[in-house]
Amino acid sequence: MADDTRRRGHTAGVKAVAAAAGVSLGTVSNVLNRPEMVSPLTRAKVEAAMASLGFVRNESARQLRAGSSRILAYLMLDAGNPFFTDVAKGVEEAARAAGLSVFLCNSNEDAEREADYLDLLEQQRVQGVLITPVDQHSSRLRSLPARGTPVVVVDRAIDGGEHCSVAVNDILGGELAIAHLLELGHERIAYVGGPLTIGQVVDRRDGARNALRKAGRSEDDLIEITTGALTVAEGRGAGQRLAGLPASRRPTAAFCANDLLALGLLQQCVSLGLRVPEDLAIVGYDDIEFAEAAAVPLTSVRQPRQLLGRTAAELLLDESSNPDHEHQRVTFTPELVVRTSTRGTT
Amino acid sequence: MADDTRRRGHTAGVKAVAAAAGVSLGTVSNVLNRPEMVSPLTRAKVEAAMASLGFVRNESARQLRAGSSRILAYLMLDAGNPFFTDVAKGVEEAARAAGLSVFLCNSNEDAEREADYLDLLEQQRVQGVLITPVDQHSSRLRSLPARGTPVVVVDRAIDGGEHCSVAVNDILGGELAIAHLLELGHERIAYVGGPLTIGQVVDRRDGARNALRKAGRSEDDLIEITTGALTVAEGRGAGQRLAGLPASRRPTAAFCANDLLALGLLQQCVSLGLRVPEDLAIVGYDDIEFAEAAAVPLTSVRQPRQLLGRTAAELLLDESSNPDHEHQRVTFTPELVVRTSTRGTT
DNA sequence: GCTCGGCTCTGAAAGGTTTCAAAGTCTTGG
DNA sequence: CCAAGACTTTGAAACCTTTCAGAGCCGAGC
Repeated sequence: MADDTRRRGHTAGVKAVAAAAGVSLGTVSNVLNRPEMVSPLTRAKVEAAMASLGFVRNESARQLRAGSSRILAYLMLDAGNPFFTDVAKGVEEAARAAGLSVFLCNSNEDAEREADYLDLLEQQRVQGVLITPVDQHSSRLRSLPARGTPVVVVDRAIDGGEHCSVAVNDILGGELAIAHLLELGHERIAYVGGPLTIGQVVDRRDGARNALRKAGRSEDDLIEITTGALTVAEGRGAGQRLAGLPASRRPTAAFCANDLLALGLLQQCVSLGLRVPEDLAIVGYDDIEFAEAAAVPLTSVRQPRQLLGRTAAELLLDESSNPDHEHQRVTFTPELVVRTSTRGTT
Repeated sequence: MADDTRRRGHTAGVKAVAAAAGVSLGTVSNVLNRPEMVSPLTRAKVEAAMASLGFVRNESARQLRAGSSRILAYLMLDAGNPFFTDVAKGVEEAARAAGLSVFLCNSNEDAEREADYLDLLEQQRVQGVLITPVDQHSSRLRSLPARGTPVVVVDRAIDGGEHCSVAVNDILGGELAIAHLLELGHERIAYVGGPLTIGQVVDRRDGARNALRKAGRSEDDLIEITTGALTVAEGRGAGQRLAGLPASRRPTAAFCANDLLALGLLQQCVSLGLRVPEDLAIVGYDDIEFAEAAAVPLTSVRQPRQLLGRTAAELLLDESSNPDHEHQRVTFTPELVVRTSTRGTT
């Protein structure tokens, strides 16, 4: 009995609606896609039929025939990192303004998952893909655009690819952070970040090295603590390692590749009895909302998060609508926000 | 010239692959879907043709014909809230184990966006929808399952619907929080949360009232501060309001509907010179990772986040694969985690 | 040598929508 | 009263894949 009601496929299609409304298939389709060219009376009849049959357009069929998707995807590096959800907000804002919807995917810093999602999205024939890549050398970053799925790389500048990118100058960001620490008189400075497959981690480190060099010091002076991911948990682990060092060899300042690491580091250090910033000054990166609310408000390098997302989405939209679109590389400038974790309360 | 290369639609289809490999359409399809029933030699030929033509399966066509989607969606209340991204991780874990992919959508506490996404997902004919609803009375929560798209409600228990739900006992959670504050001797207690359209906000408040009643007090003693959303920014706003009150009328404790509010409240109060917990004790809800790392480590009501997501996904999978699936209402129990924001450092 | 089974492969049909050229209807002006 | 033109509506073809009944082929058993 109700067995039939519960199963899929019993949903009415365009054909059933046409029959119920006493019009042809084409007319129903017109009501759906070009309502202005259907007489008000007919339209009302069709709409009534749709409502009473509970018609739901089959998007697969629409897309197959029409050849275009109304969806855009953002493949995030880490959905648990507020930085990326803020970027996603910017993406969504721009997409909505253009009448598109956004699907979010989370690679979770796993290259295999990233590859799986890229394949899936290409098969889905989405309008375009925004991505903050784990693996910026993935062949898919070239093959998707080559086959017709526009790709925009977010928060990363990748040269030569068949795509636009929107980034913040991470090298400069690293320089700002270290310059600030040097100015405060720190001698032994650590860089906490990893894995090195992630572009941001490398660029920020290189920026840090630059700053040391510019200050007349060897870039090898940077004490590198490599983590397995950019998470709070890994930050705690790094804290454990740092706090375990004898005070004479322990760095007096740490620059973290992102705020999650910094927050974890901070938390662990405090709970192990180190004072921040007296025993250890900490600089984070991203300036997420929680950085300011931390146990010791965190000095951090701020990036224009929503703007990043919005700009990326706009480039993507241009690429898929503008026939003579040119690939661009937009770069924003980061800004150092100084708080207690380096400056102290003075 | 290259104009042709850049446009969509030039991707090779099953037909082209069949021609290139010198086999029929059916065989190519078999290689794709039942490789074991194709001879190794033929399979190799077909795979070579696919690789050289850069064949990408058209998922719309597949889905249209096969009638099934390999995708499952989680429509989140707020992607910027780490609580929900943790739930999403649980969802993804379970989905991946079953060979499905997850698309994340963010309603951002906006009922209209929620409705739009539900329509979109239904049109996409996804395998099923997991949702933490803004509007738990949305007609779509009934119509989707009625038409064949399974729905599971996450972090909310909704009665009588045509769907499963997985929730944490929010009433109990509210009771735990207030009982704790009463035990510490607080008299004037505020509840910070809103809007009241969100189920969790109401349940947690009702739990708070229960606790007051059980302690022999009037439930009207609860000072309600209604916010427009469950965000850090709104929490700051609430802090502003609270701190503005004369000390004699100001509550001595605040229970917030979630940790974001609590963190915002905490941050604002501290920066306005109130001491936590001496002047104002604060209890949050969710126990997100940042609660522990806050300026004053936050007492909070912990929920089993990943488990929630995993269980929800499993129920959904059961619903779409098991013919005699029964709708269930799973409820987990929350747990109070006491930290400095109420207990002090003693 | 013939039949039977098992293994591969084939090709037409189907799935729900959009498109588009053509047909139909109505109004207006001569 | 007719022709032209504007506005609506029609229905077959196309989109790309999967499915499935059946054809072809080969070796085994009698």
